[in-house]
Amino acid sequence: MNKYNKPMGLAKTEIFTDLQNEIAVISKAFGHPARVAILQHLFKMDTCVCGDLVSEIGLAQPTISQHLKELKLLGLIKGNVEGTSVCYCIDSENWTKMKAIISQFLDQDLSNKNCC
Amino acid sequence: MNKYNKPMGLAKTEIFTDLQNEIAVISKAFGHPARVAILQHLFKMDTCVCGDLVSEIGLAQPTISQHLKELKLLGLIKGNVEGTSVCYCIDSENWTKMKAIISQFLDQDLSNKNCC
DNA sequence: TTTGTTCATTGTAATATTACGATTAATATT
DNA sequence: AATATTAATCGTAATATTACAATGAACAAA
Repeated sequence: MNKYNKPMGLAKTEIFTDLQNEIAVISKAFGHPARVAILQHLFKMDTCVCGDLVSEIGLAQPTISQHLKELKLLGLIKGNVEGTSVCYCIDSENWTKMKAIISQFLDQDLSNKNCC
Repeated sequence: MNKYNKPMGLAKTEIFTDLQNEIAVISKAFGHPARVAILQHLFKMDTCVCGDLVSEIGLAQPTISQHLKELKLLGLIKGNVEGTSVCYCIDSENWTKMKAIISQFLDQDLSNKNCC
């Protein structure tokens, strides 16, 4: 810490509403093309993808693993161990919930907003 | 640079599609609660907001200015100089475009995705 | 002309994020 | 048991992001 009430590199989440923080956290998960690519791939596949994400996307295995961890922590995907490999897929229920939160934010009324 | 083909702290955007990168860039703009709060405030106001964002949100003026710059650079908001103050508002046209891009990503088909 | 107001810019401190090599853990396979 | 496979974790290097004080630029008002 330092002379500031909060360290400089850290977002001041406590001054915002829960909804504002929630929108930010979800959006941040979509804020890297690798995670977008992972999610798109999981949607494209009819079955679960068991670890071919590394060859599919083109980043090193630890990097993909790190991105998967973030998505799993947030709840957007689920991962099941199957022998030596792990089966990942979209968490439909949570995806729907988070989609609702983001959609509500995106769908704000645009009438009378062309004033500049 | 270093022994890696790309410096470590930098996203490898060139291995992803334009759409994937676009989704990531837009999402990243929503990835901080201050920017969410700014956008919500601009939506809430019927008229343009002329600089009361600092007192409204509770971050220092340079910090708000920095966030506004990012949103303006991306095209989500417009800023018009009016005397000594600056008038900000949502860029309706761009907002609609970006909403379509994100919505398409969020609206992917969820049927047969509960395999784990 | 001086003073005040408003906002952008610069500089800087600190944490966050991204990426990958090396290693570990767990399970299959031989 | 020994080996191979798969994915997580650890450690580390580098850039990105966040926040704010100090300053500057533009304009209004006195």
